[in-house]
Amino acid sequence: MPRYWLFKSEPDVYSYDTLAGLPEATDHWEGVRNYQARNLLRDEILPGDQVLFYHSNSKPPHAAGIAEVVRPGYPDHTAWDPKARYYDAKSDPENPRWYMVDIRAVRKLERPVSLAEIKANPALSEMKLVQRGNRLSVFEITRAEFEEVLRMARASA
DNA sequence: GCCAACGTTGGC
DNA sequence: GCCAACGTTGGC
Repeated sequence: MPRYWLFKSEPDVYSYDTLAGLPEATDHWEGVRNYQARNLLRDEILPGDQVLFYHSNSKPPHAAGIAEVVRPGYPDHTAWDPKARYYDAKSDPENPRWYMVDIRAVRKLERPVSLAEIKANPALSEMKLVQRGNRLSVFEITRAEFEEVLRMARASA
């Protein structure tokens, strides 16, 4: 059974279309520098798992598309590149601190589903996305929540 | 631009 | 090990 995850990205930095436009629509999910999210990337998120691709810091913030995990956790080598945005001098290649997975764009939602709509939907009241103070960029959602957002995308706003 | 939430850092 | 200061996230 696949599990379901939400990945956040700022579309100005990296959007769903960025991923979808790459060869094989596949890329590594680099730059996560939070231990809770790291643990998920390293240990829990597996090939075949489904990803809801969410655009944060956009107007309005919204779910944009679906992706699939195609490679399980492996060391995030950008942590060792002094020129990289997310360089971490304390991450040792002998004992990697940060991890990433590879994901592939599956399809764009029929329309963006905004955070406001998600908040207004009682079926999604337990979703981590809408819980207070959640700042994680990677977290699990339920299959029902995933399917509900897809259903909303098929319905008119 | 503001600010609440929260993770990390570092002095003690 | 505590906790104040600080930096970041991200909605509004």
